[in-house]
Amino acid sequence: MSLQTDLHMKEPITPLAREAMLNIYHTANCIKKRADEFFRSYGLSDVQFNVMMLLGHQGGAEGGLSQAQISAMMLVNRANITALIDRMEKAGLVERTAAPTDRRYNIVKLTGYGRSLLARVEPLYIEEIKQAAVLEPAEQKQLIVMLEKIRRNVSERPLINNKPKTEISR
Amino acid sequence: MSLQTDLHMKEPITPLAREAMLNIYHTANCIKKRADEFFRSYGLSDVQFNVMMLLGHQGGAEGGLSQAQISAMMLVNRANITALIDRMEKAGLVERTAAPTDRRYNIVKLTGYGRSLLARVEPLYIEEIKQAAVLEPAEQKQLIVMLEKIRRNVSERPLINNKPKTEISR
DNA sequence: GGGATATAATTCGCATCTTAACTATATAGC
DNA sequence: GCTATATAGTTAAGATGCGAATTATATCCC
Repeated sequence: MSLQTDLHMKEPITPLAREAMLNIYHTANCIKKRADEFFRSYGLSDVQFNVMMLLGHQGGAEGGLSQAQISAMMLVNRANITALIDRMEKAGLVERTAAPTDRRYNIVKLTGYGRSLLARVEPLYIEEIKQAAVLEPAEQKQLIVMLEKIRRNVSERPLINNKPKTEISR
Repeated sequence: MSLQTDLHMKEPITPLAREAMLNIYHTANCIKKRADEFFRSYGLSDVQFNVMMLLGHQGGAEGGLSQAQISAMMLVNRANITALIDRMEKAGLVERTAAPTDRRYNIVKLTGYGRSLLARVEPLYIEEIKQAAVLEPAEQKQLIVMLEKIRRNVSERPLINNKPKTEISR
């Protein structure tokens, strides 16, 4: 389902449940667009900035993470990390170095430029997030609980009637 | 901001607010992946299916909509609609026909195949949505209210300190 | 030691999104 | 009628997402 999908259907398929689900998409999309706009003004993308925060805050003693670690921590497919780090390397934000012990790994580190840009942008981003928090703490807790409930259900329940074997012939 | 972003940061930047925001992304992403998996088993994408539902349910008397109408109703950029309808046309789901009155328009309609596939998949999708609704109706209402509150705030508040003019030099 | 297995990264093909520029067509106002 | 403006659709360039296949490297187990 798209993040921005049939919000204007005249005949909602199910009344409230569907509205709640679509609201999640719509809200996530609004927040995403907002963040895009923010980071874009610094020549970054949201994903790039999040990689930089990862590297900046928990890049280990030497400040580096493997692509697999980045992939796992950001829940982004490995295949995407390759191109993402390519672009960030080209932009001078990070650099790949060879791992000493295991030649399968790349160690990705922030460059000096990446570090200074992070130091400049992160406080503003934190301020953004703070101002975006319109909900009371109690509401926030409630929201988190509800979303986790939804997520657990979505993850654990098997797909219904999922038998693509017999396709409709054209 | 990615839908699947730094959920595992060891040092959350702001405690609860940030967690709530990230939860929205994460949940939306889970739901999206789930829907992707569902539609994929029928050779469709989520967006394609939503176009089919649009055309099937409110394609007007003759069952057709212009690309601009589809774009507006699905909140999808016009530029994306072109390629989307291209792919759906190639897959035999829809067809473009010329509008009689205004030669700028295409009228997009479901093909017979598209209509039959919709008739088959939609009930299963509705069942999916129903089962996905783990929240009580009262909770759903609450959730909707909170999400709308967040969305309004995100949309209306100006970006802070957004002055990209003076870039950090490398 | 050597073969089977697992992991890290890359590559490929494809879908989707954005913005911006472009073409063709309508329409409104002088 | 003619020019300015608006609208519909297309195209292009770039970022991101996915799954699947490939390559290089480690590791495990016999």
